[in-house]
Order: sequence, then C-alpha cells, then structure tokens
Amino acid sequence: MTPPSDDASSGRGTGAYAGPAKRATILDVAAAAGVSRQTVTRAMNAMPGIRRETRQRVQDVARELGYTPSRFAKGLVQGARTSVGLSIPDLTNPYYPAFASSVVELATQRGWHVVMDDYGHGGATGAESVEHLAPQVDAVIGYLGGATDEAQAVLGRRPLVVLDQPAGSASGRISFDYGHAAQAALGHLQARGCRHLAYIDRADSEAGRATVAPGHRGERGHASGSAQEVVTARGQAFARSAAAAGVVLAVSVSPESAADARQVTRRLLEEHPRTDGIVVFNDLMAAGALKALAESGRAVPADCAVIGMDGIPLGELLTPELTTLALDLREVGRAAVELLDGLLTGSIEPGGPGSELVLRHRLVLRQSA
Amino acid sequence: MTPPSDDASSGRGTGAYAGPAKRATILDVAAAAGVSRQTVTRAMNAMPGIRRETRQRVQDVARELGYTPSRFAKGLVQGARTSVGLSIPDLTNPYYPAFASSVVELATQRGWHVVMDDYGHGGATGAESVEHLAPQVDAVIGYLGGATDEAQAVLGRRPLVVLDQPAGSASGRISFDYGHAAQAALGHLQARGCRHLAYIDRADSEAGRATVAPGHRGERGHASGSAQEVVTARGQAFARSAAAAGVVLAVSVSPESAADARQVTRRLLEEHPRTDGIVVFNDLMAAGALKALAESGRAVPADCAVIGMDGIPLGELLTPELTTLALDLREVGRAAVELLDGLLTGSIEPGGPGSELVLRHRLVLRQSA
DNA sequence: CTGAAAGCGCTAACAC
DNA sequence: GTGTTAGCGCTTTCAG
Repeated sequence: MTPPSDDASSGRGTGAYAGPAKRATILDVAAAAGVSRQTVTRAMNAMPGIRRETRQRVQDVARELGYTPSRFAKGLVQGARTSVGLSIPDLTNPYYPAFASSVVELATQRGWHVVMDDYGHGGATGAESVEHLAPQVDAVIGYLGGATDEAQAVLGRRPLVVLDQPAGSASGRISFDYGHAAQAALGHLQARGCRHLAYIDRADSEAGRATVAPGHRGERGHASGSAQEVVTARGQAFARSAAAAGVVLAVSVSPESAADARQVTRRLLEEHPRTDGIVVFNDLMAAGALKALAESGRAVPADCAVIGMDGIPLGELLTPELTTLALDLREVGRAAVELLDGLLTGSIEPGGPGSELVLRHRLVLRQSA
Repeated sequence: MTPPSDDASSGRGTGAYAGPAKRATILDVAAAAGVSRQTVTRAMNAMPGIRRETRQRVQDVARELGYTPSRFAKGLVQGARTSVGLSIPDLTNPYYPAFASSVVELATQRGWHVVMDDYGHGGATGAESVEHLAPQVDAVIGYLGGATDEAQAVLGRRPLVVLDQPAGSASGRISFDYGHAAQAALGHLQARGCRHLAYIDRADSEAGRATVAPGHRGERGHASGSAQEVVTARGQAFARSAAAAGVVLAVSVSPESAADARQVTRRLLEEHPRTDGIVVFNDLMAAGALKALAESGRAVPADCAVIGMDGIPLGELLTPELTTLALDLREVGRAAVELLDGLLTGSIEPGGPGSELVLRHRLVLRQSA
C-alpha cells in the first residue's frame, strides 16, 4: 500500500490552471504581491504591524492564487490543536450517534478536532480503525469491541479511552455495571408477576478476542438460533443474575438489528410460548421484538413485557413505548471526554486511579413493562 | 544490546514522564539509541535497508521514550492524505448519521480522513462550522443550512459540496427535487380519497439567510403555532404543488423534533378536525404526528393517512409503519463523495457541468398511507 | 511598518 | 547497512 511518490517538479508561474495539482505556497503569494513572506503571514493571520493597504493587496493576491496555508507547516511550527479519533462500530445504530454527538460537542468546546471512523461497514475491526486513525490523532476514544491491547500498542503513549470493554490495558476505561442492570430488569419483571423470562443477546460478530479465552465459546454455526451460548458481557450478567435469583432464563442470540431480532423473537415465542417477559440486548433489537410480539397477537405488556437497553430516543416513539435500561448517553460522552482531558493534561495517570469509570443503567418505566 | 536506561519496564522509573508537556522527537530517539535520525525513520516505518537487530533496538527505545512521529512534520514532507470536513447540524436526528455513515465509509475507502463537526448543539451555524473545520481539512461536505457563500469564501479554492441548498455558489451541490416529491405525496393522498390535507413544515431555526430575501418572511413569534408561513424549500414545494392541483393545504410549522411535531399535530387536529391526510417535513416529526393521531383516537390510515419524508430506518419500526418519501441515504452519501472526488481530482469543474446533482425521493408505501 | 534569518520534525535523496 | 545533506511551508525571533 505504498503510494507512488509525488511529482515535485519546480515548474510554476504559468498560473493558468490552479487545479489540485500544485498548491500555491506562501512564497508564490509573496512574489506575486511583491512582498516578503512574513508580510503575507501577517496579512493572512490578521496580525498587527501591517498597513491596511498592504494587507488588502496581499489578501487579494492570495485569493487570486487560491492560496491556502498548509495545515502541516502551520501545525509544525505552532504546535497544533489536539485532534482526537472517535472510533465507532456502526453509526447506523442510533446508540452510537447519540454518543458521538455528545463527544463531538464537548470536544469542540475544548477546541479539539474529532476525526471520526465508522469501522463497521468495511468489515474492519476496532484495532484496524485505531491503526487508521493513529497517524492523524493525539488520542482515541472508542467502542473497540475487544482489541484494547493492540489498539493501545499502536497508540503508544497517546491516551486511549475505551468504552464497554472491561478487559485489556487502555489508558482510560468506561464500563457499565451490567450486574446492576440485570438485577433491576429481572427484579422488575418478577415483581410484575412474569414467570417465564427470556433474554435476547447479541451475536458477537467478532471472535471475541480479548474478552473470552480461546476455546471458551461453543462453536455452533447458526447465528440466529435460540438457546446458544451467551457471548456478551451483558448476556453473562443476565445469566448470572438469573441463576442467582433461581429463575430460568431462556437465552436467544440474534445479530444486532431490529429485523434479525424480530425473527429470533418469533422463533423464541414458538419454542417458549409461555414467555411473559423479555429483556433485549438493546433498544434497537427490542423494537424488533415488539414487532414480533405484535404479529404473534400478543399484547405488550399484558401478555408479555419487554425491556430494552440503552435508552435511546427511539424507544419513546415505539408503540407501546419501550421500558428500558437507560444510559444517559450525553453523560457517557461527557465522561469519556473528561477522562481524556485528564489523561491529556496529566491530571489522571493512565491506568491509575480515576482512569476507570463504571456507569450504571437506570430502569426507565414506560409502557412495555 | 542493552541501551543505557532500559530498566524502566514499568515506565515511570526514569522520571522522564513523557506527558503532554514535551514530546520526544526523532532526534531524542536517535540519540538514545546511538544511531542517526534516518535509521530511526527506517526503523519506525518498516523500511528496508536496516538490520533487524538495529530496528528492534530503535523501536524499543522509541517505545521507552513514548515517541510518536509528528503528523505535521510527516505530512509536510510527504504530502498528506486528504482530509475532508463533514459538517452536520445535528447527529441526534437519525437522518444525519445515516448520511454521515455513508460518507465516512466511502471516504475511508479512498484513504481520506473525515473530520466531523456536529455544529447544532452549541447553537453554531454552518458557516461557523466550516470556519472551525477549515484549517484542518482539504475540502468540506456539509448540510450548511444557508451560509453557502460565506463557507465557500472561507474555504477559498478548496472544494465545498453542499447538500439541500439550492442557493449560493459552492463548488458542488446536491439538492432534491421537492416538486417531484410533493406531487408524488399529494397525488397519492388524493388517490386514496383524502380530501382535507395538511402539511407540517419545520420551523426554520436560522434566519434563513441565503435562502429567502429579507422581508419576505412574516414575523409571527410563536414557533409552534399552526397556519404560519412556509419557510422551507420543502414547504414551498408542497404549497406550490397543492395550489397547482387546486387543493387546500393546511400548513403548520413545528420545531424539528418528534415531541414538538406531536404537539403541533394535536393542535392541528383540533383546528382542522376533518383532516384526513398529513404530510410531514421528515420521518422523525412524522413519528410525533403518529403519536398525536393515536392519542386523538384516530386510526391511521383509515381516519387519517400520514406520509413522512427521508426514509430513515426508524419508519419501519413505528406502528403503523410509516409511508414515506424516501431518499436512499447511502446513495446521497455516495453522490457527495463522488462529486467531491471529481472536484479534488479536477475531473469536475467547480460550478461547472456535473457539479450539481438533483436527487429524487421515492414514495415508499408502507402502512400509514 | 517591513524584511531577513532560524528553525519546527520529518523523510527523500544521495553519500559513505 | 548506516550517516549526511537538503529541503517540505510556515511562523517566530530579530534587524532594518
């Protein structure tokens, strides 16, 4: 992937075509305006110590030539703004833009630039995303999905804040208390009188590298079948919590989309017709579950209660409105940015105290449970 | 084989905490490793012509020192990857991440970096967003909401691709054929037998700078009242299309959110109880309209049909599923990126033929109309 | 007010 | 294999 070397020919001056081939430099402007380069700098940056007249003339020439200061030369000499990479698996899942929005806002407030990478589509991994971002950024915030150590290695000393990834050694880490979430949801369902509970987990698309020891997982093909092994941290928490409470939990696994979750829910309802309470991996998939329930003729929550997870705005637009384990995504974004800020300024030691946050979901009761 | 200060395996032992204060340069590494800077370059970039042993040693020293090549120096000497700014008013509105996702994917395929700016939250404008992005990027793609000329001025010769903004002089422009969309929707509603049509427009948050001549708009306060003047291009198209077809169209205006649209719809139904067909500015607001209809006891589409606009995935999750004027957002993203590509390579002239695209909505019939 | 130096950190060419 | 020499384009000194 080595790009061919550029053509550094010295030809210029004809000036007919100011295309992308050869950018004008400060020297071109200086020559054309009949001044020195410093004067150009002063004119372009609205600095004092220059006659209005000169400034105007230089600016005109600059515009004429299509001159744009090189951000590299500028950054090199000035010490640039920090730019942070934001690594996201899928902007198409409403959870992530909600988070990204918050990060971008807070980062912008601090004068940072945010380089976004949505790595899901090309089938890339979080580690590859960080590799792609690395040469361009001073730090990374991301949902990496498992490759924490590799990512931190690529970044070297530059801070990495990973989310939802309890394993691996990142500079900073924000994770979620799924034990708490599971207890809240399961408890609520039981209190409601639900007796036949189910949980729909997300099929792990990656091989679950850093999270699960090799050989630990079963290798059933069939990604959207039910009764598979639990693969996510959330799933594990729910399984554990159910076991602790002595309740049976029918676990299904579905790819992360509403349509897939709908299918899986349909199958679940066939295999376990008495199911009267379902918790779903996230709100998007819960929307699919709601659809399946409706088409099976079941009333929600009367016949079967549903609880989602995430707390994205979508939930309020569904019918019935979705009860969910909500995260305040603006807060999550804020936590990530503030953690990174601390890491960048040195007020927080990488891996040290304060570099690891655990956030909790809040059970938001709406109509579906 | 063991360089001077190698024993700091836990890092902080040497007291040289390579925090944000002073970054190590290539010279530091060269000195510490006892080689020349060129050797360091070769080691860091996996270039040939260096002994494995040396490479390893240099890399170790580099890691030790927390050395990260300056992206500015590197960019300066190598001629860097193109980085494009993506200016978006609100990532929280599902329309934009769907678009952004496509842009990011295609841009990444081309080896471009995408610097994202979500300018809505801080109350900033599109022009400010471009200003913020300008020093960092080689081009901008964006939903600027009106300040096209200012934005292009800030960018100078660098390409700007604006979306949904027929006025102003950008290098490239992608707009939508709202006349076509309006006819399709209104035609469908009439064919269904709807006789009392309504359109809910978005309240223009900005002053509608470049779009509307000053003094052209009424100045009624009351942003969420009904029967206001139409302010958006979509609204104008619907008004015109209705007038041409000789049908009466009750126009309301609502801020751009589901909750606001819900309120406005409620009021609309009170004022025009016989309304039996509604077109809404976008899908998100249509979701709110659906809610209002449901709470008013009306069946959709039996009592009142609803048509949204955008075609975001959300529409399929609603109950009833939303009929909508759909845009293929992946295609819009592709169009934007390809247009920019042409502009960047010079195969398309700014403002010339091929620099302006007009896309059409497709009426996707689902349950709500 | 303007100009002439001196680098910023890195890599492409050539030396050796 | 490795070191040396030039710059990349810009802004900071500091002279005039």
